[in-house]
Amino acid sequence: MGKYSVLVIDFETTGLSPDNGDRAIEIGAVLIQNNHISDRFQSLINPKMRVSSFIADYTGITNQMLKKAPPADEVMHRFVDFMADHHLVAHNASFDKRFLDSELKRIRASRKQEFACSMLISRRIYPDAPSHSLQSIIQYREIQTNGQFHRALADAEMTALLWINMINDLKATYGLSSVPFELLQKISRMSKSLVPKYLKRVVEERAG
DNA sequence: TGCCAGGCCCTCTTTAGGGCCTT
Repeated sequence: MGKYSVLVIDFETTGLSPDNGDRAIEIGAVLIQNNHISDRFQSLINPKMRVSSFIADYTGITNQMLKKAPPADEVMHRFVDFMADHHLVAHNASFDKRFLDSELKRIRASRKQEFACSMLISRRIYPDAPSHSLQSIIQYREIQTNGQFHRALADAEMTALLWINMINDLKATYGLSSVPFELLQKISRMSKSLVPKYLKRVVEERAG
């Protein structure tokens, strides 16, 4: 695994909580290598339960579409191979982490690598943005979209472009030559006011 | 029938409450 490979993932689900019985209905993932998108994964997932009209309206994914979709165990086994040991990223990662771990547990698999959250990072490096929802922050940074949101691959792709954009902005603002996953993960756990000082110190330490 | 998430973050804070995010 390269130091700079990151897998951005996104789930569409039947609801907000796997602990309350909610299931994944679509998974999308985009691989970033050397700061560019290099591979993609997408599949609908048959949750073996009906989705509410709210979810059908929100995602555009209907019960009819899901009836023909492959079951979760089949999709998740394929995804485990794709996921390999890449670092993981998601927008509001605590949500996707819960569903990933829940679906992995059902196939007796587990995740070894860590997550970073693009929303927590964007709150720190774009503190003046009016909102840090994925759609808002994409518009705020004027990132090109195809207009599709709330589908797994489209949202994973938008999150990947946001991730690349944040790295490029940090390089431009602080003169950093590289911005590895671990640095962004550390920023995401840091108090907002400490981030600029910390990044300046990183630049100084790298200069030796 | 009745239940209905969870983590982060700010503030009128820590003996708490509520908005933001994700579907």
